[in-house]
Amino acid sequence: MSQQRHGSTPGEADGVPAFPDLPEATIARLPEYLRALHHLAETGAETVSSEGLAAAAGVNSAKLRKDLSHLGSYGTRGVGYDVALLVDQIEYILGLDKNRAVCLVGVGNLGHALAGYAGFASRGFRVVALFDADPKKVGEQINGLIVQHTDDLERIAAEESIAIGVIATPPGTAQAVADALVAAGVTSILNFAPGVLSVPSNVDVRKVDLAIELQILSFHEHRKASLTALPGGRSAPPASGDQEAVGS
Amino acid sequence: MSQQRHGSTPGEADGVPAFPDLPEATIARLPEYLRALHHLAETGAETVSSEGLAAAAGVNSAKLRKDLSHLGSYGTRGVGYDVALLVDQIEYILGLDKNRAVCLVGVGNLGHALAGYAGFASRGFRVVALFDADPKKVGEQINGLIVQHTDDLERIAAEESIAIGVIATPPGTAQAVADALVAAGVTSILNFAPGVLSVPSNVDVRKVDLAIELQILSFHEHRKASLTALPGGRSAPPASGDQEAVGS
DNA sequence: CGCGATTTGTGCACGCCTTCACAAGCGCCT
DNA sequence: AGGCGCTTGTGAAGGCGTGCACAAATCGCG
Repeated sequence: MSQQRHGSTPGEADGVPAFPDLPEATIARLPEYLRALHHLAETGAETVSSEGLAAAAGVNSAKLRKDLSHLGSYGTRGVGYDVALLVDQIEYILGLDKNRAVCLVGVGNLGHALAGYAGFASRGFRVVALFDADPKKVGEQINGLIVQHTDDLERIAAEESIAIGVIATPPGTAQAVADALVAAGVTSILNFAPGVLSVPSNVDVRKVDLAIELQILSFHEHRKASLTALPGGRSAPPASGDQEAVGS
Repeated sequence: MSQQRHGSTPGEADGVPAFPDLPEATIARLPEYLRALHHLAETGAETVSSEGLAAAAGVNSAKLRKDLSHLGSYGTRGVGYDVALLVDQIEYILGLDKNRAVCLVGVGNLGHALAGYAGFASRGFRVVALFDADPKKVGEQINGLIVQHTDDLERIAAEESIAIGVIATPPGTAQAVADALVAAGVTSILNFAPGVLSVPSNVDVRKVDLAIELQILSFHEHRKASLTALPGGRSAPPASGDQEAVGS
């Protein structure tokens, strides 16, 4: 089926973008739907039912339908959702059609890995600049990019109109880096350094702390151990295996 | 409420651990509180007010008080919380006093970084085994550990009584690794591979997808760009069409 | 010893999110 | 052409989390 001009979104040619007001919880799940859809598209599927897509994305089908309903009616009753159309739709909503430029600050262990992470390039992001404060690392070439000194961060990030910055520095320097990013016009920051960043209210910050994730798992380990040791604790495994994901 | 034994803490020798039933949202914040408390302890503070700790952890003070109230009354009205006591308390709840053993599967770019991540060791976790399916990587030494083949994962993980496994493999092999981990008795998995893992219901899975975080930020970028272009938008000079010319 | 300043712990209301259940719509088959 | 089965989209209900506002409790000081 060739794509028909179904509604009026990605093109934004009708003058009014009418950007939908999506719940945060929905936004956080859209990327997962998108990944599942790409996978389905590779297998040749043209349409998916909410049940099928929900299973592929690890969520409840009702939740998925409600999420998708927030972006408009892009499904066909009795049939399901057009995979290609939905991919376009979600990519447009997420702004992934812009192939956004990202810069990465801190080329240590983690930063090095992030610079080479294939998942970025394949999902709509281009890492266009690397920075580090260590003179020994400046000049090093990683994945085709040359590491530059953080002193030049503000100038270069502004020149390249970078909107998203990734911080992978030690905790001590994270705030200074964030300040420089903000000064350069960056309005979204992904922070891997432990600690709280203080930024203007128009800047979005998302934090990923690897140790925190482990600590949450540790809690559940502790809880499980306590329950099995307790008399009244439910220790018997329930019926059958179902994904047990803990919300982020 | 009527809980007033301040002295008895982690030891809990009176037979009934009485594991509190904490809300998930609270659990997810405890590690952040813990980090802030450690930082405060280093500066020599003996007590903290809920206001102070909340600021250090980046949350609302009322939320912090409610969170802490779930673990019991460990504050003193008019004074604040005893830093050392609270640290012990949270570490006990999170099960960090056990110094848990963790194994890491997949020593690619990201896995390499995780193996050397200092934040793990410093926060109650020991990486005790590394695995990879690539024969060229087996035998390599990273951070004092020798990479072993994933064929031996199940045996070794069971021998070492590993309870937490970290998956940093390509998406295609993640499910197989998860199955092996589960077979070895692992009951908590931290998954960095994109995709949904299917595991028994007694196994906890937490997922970290770096690209998803970027996509969420991308959405907010898209939204901000749309708002500035709209009539009701905020004060922003850039009126160029669809490209991002962010000028601050 | 009493009083005021300070800070915790919590009852309550509100809003968001999830889940259920079902009507509406669509395509296919007879 | 009509009916039947399937799937979406959504109204409503319930649960969870957040934040306010205040009573209870503790300390220090006159």
